[in-house]
Amino acid sequence: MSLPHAILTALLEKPSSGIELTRRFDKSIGYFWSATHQQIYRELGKLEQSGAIRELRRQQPSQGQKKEYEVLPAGRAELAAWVGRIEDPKPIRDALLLRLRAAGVVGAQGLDAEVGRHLALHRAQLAEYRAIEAHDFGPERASPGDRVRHLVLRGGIDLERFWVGWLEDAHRELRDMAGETGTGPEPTAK
Amino acid sequence: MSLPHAILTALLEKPSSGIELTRRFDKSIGYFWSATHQQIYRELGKLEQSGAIRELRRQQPSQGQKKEYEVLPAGRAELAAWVGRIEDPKPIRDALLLRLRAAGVVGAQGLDAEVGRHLALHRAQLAEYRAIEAHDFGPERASPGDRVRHLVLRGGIDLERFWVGWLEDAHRELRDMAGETGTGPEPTAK
DNA sequence: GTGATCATGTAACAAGTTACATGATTCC
DNA sequence: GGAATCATGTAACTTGTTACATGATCAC
Repeated sequence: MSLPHAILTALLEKPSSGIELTRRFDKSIGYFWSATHQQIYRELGKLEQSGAIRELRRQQPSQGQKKEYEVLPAGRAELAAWVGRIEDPKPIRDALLLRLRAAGVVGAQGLDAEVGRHLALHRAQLAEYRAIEAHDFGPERASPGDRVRHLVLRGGIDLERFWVGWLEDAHRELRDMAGETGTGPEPTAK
Repeated sequence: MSLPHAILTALLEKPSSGIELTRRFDKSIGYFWSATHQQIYRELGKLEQSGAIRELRRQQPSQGQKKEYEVLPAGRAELAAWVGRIEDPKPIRDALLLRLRAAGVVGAQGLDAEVGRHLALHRAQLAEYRAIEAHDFGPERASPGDRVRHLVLRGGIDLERFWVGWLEDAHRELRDMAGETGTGPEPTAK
């Protein structure tokens, strides 16, 4: 139940068309909630039908076939209610941790390369976040909205720092093991 | 495409029935890949049909209606191939970070309580992981399999440490802001 | 023997993914 | 005016969730 709220947030920040939302979901909002354009169009339809958003008529009507949407009071109210709603954290679902666990049973063949690849990706993401931080947030006392936005960004940064740290550890360990014992499976008990 | 591999891993660690797998997915494997019993039964059916697992006939046939499964060579081969497969990390999808971002637009009413609640849950999870670590892993030189299992656990620990740290930060910041300026929405630009 | 629970399963739905279709506009 | 692309959308499928159904076994 988070996609509609992600869209409402994005539309409150700036009224947009489906394609513009899609682009913004490739960065910014999408750092924490990704979505494809098909999901977005489907959800825009539902939100419009439920009265949370409406199509915005622009000044120049010759603007191609773009349909811009804006949030209605009902949509804003729903979003505000959702912010404080009691909702348990979803259990983690991470395929790489799972793959490592599988490696403990069937051997780590090929995993160190994958771990290295993921490490590079997370390092790049971390660098991107840090660049945004340096650009958008200074040391001065900021408005509440800015402080919240900075807090969200720090969440992203710390999460990537976790990944980079752990993946470095994993990479080292896997290389060690490959050197010592080969990457074959554990001797089975039976 | 991870659930079947999670099940294969669990079955290699120990042949089990559907209900036993379900229980193990509430801890252990489930720390990184959760699943309900309906998903598990559905997937067991598919895996059996594709020849990756088969029903295991037990010694005492009077064991109620439990059906235990074991992994066949094809299943083990598929799992080993998956471990080293190239597969990009899924973009993060976290509702709490998203809610905080929404709070930057419509106000943080009620969010500090939610953040406090999540903080407690993550602290509990961290404590649970640490207890497992203290119980299962000593300082001595371990077998490759144990080292991999410890690495996975450290991943879980570090991830929870990230959450606890960031949530403490967020909780402090939200309390500050509530004291200073109220929790209402940002003054809108328009 | 009956009520609780255990174990397996079905059905219906919601959310997310992948592939493709269609009309409009822009570039040359 | 034909090709490239932009923007919206459909269709089919997979994965995950919620609610319920069924038979077996256990406790008393």
